[in-house]
This record gives sequence, structure tokens and C-alpha cells, in this order.
Amino acid sequence: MSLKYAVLAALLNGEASGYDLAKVFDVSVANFWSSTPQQLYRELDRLATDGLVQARVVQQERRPNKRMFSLTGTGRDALRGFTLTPPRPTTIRDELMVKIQAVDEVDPDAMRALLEERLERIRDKLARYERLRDHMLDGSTEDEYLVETDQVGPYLTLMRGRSFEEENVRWCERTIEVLAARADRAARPGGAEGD
Amino acid sequence: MSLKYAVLAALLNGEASGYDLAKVFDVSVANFWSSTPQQLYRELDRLATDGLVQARVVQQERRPNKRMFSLTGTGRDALRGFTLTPPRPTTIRDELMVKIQAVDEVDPDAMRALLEERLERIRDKLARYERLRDHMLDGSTEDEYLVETDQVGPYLTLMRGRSFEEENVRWCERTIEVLAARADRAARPGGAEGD
DNA sequence: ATATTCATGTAACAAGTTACATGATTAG
DNA sequence: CTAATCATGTAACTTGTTACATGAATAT
Repeated sequence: MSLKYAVLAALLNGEASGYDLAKVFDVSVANFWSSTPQQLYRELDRLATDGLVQARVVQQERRPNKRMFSLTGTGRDALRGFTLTPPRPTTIRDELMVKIQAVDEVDPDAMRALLEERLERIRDKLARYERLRDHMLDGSTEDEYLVETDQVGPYLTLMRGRSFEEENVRWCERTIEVLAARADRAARPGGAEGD
Repeated sequence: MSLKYAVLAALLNGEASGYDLAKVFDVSVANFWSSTPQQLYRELDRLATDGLVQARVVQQERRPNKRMFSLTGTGRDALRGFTLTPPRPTTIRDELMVKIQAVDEVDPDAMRALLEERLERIRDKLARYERLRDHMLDGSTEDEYLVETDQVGPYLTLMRGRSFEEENVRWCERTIEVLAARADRAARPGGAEGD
């Protein structure tokens, strides 16, 4: 029920095609809502038939035609209504955490590899967030930007995404250390299991 | 596909009923995987028919009978196999963030109220995490526990849940400040929109 | 030559949510 | 006397995922 509003919120930044949104839902909005392109196309169709967004077909010569979507007044009202309503609790689904829960069942080295891979991904993501932030700030300091901009929402959610990923980095690094210390201890003749 | 493994991982802590798991999936496991009781009952049935868990009916006099589930060897193997496989990216769904994305469309005071409510919830959650941590540590220091315990997984995921919520607190507080500063500025005669 | 980007879509399937139902027990 | 806890389940519905398909343009 609320991919709907995530899409409407994304359209606050102006007209976008399904394809555009698919990209947006993989960077800025991916901090707090994710979706596949297929879901977006489906949702956009629905929103259009319900009159919450309007579609405009753009003819293109060297590219397939595209439909650009924008918020209607009704859509904006619906979004406002939703926004004032208490949010349901956050849901997180992280397979890596399930695997870590079971870490004691498997080879620590294999787990270390998974953690390293995850670290790389997160660092890429953080780099993208940082570029997006620089682009938003456009030379201003954060303090200036925060009081002066007319749209503070996207910046605030971006900052939440950033700190989430930074915390993730710290946790992964710490976890690698802990697993190494345990593996080390298990390998040491003097400190093995039976003590 | 992987509520399945989240359930198996939860059963590493020993036998549990569907009802037990429903509670667990609302505290410790809720850091990284969530599910409704209905989903759990469905999943447990499936796991039992697939032989990954075994059910044992416990007759009770003053309570409805219950089925206690435990991991089978096959189940444990399946979990190990899953654990060694690369995790898919984390998905987060947070309605509050969608609402914050649209914060510039609505009354800042209403948003402040939503943020305060969220803060209270998080603080409750943190308190529960802290109790669970104390219970795990059982008098040891963290450093002692981390090398000595035979199951470090649940502690590591709990710590990730904790830092997630702590970061959440910081972000909510900061966001309340930012919105207050902006509202203040907008209300001040000298600093209104047209400047 | 090959991969990636642009741009959309259908269909089948899997996972997750909500509403409802039952029914005794114990705590406030 | 009322609410919460224990303990499970069915059925209907909504979301979300995966696989597949098309087809030109540009970048490597």
C-alpha cells in the first residue's frame, strides 16, 4: 500500500519516467524503500488511472518513446494525507544478518569473505551518497543549506541513508575482527575448546 | 525464500513453538527479519513437511496444546548451505522516511509529533535490547564473552540492531531540531520566504 | 564484436498482510 | 469485569520477485 506513496514522494522532485524512477529507487530512495522496475511500471499505471499522477508521452527519435509522469493536485493531496498519518514500524530484511546469526555453524573464513564483499558494496553506495550530497549542497555549508533550501526532505532522508551505511561499515569491520580473534584462539593449541 | 532460513536460524537457540517464534521475531530477530505470526505458522508447516524441522506435540492441561519445533540434521545442513551463499542486498522499508521525504508539503508540528512517537518506540526497543544483552553477557565483559561463548552469532546481530536504533535516535533528534529551526525562521518577520 | 543504456512491458509465481475465528486462563 | 496472554489456524487479498521478450543506440 505504500510503494504508492514512495512513488508520489519521488515525483516531488519533478516529472520522471518509469525508467528514471527505477534508477532513483536504486540510489536515493533505496535508503528507505526499494522496488523492482516491474513494480514501478505497475504502480505508475495504477496511479495514472486513479488520477494521482498524469502521464505525458514523449516521442523520441533515436530512443523508444517514453511516458513522463508527474504529480497531479489530487496526488499531492493524497501524499499530504498519508504523510500526516502515523508510520508503521520499519521493516528490515537483511540476509547477511540471518547468515551471521548462523555464523557459528560455518567456516569463519567463508563468512569473512561475505563480509568483505558487503563492505565493498557499502563503500560504493556511500560514495554515491556523498556525490549526491555535494550536488545538493552546491557549495553551501550544511547549516546554510538546511535553513535556506525549500526542500529539506530529500536531504534528511539521504543523511539517514548515509549514517545507516556508515554504521554498517563499522559493524562489518568489527565483526571481521571478532571472527578473526575467535578463529585465532581456536587454532592456538593452548586455547582450544576443552578449557 | 529466506524467511525459511531466518526461522531455521532462530531455531538454533533450541526448540520453539510458532507462538514463541512470533515473539522472537518481534524482538531479537526483528533487527534484520520480520514476519507476522501467520507467515510463521505457514512456514513451519512447510519446513516440517520438507523435513527441515521436526514437530513434537506437547499436551497441556490449562492451555491449548502446542507444537514445539526443532531443527533436524537436514535443516541444519540446509542452513549451513544457505549461510555460505552471498547475501542479497538489504531491503529497508520505512514509512517514516517516505513521510520525511515529503516533509516540505506538510505542517512541521505534525511531523514533529510523528518523530517524537517514533523516538519513544525506539527507546523501548533499545531498552529491550539492553536487557537481552545483559542476559547474554551474564556478568562477563563483552571482550570475554566474544571469545568464550560458543554462539557469537546472536550477539553480533543484536549489536547491529542496537546501533541501528541508536543511530535512529540521533537522526530523529537532529531532524526535530532542523525542522524547528526552519519553522522558527519562517515565522520570524524578518526572515520570511521572499528574501 | 560485445556489453551497456534506454524504455517498456506481460505472465507466472512467491511472499507478506489483514481480517476473522476459537476458547480457556490469568492478571489488574 | 476487562484486558492481555496463550496457542493455533483459515481464507482472501495485496505486494513483491523472476523470467522472459523486444529492439535500437552507443560505448568499449
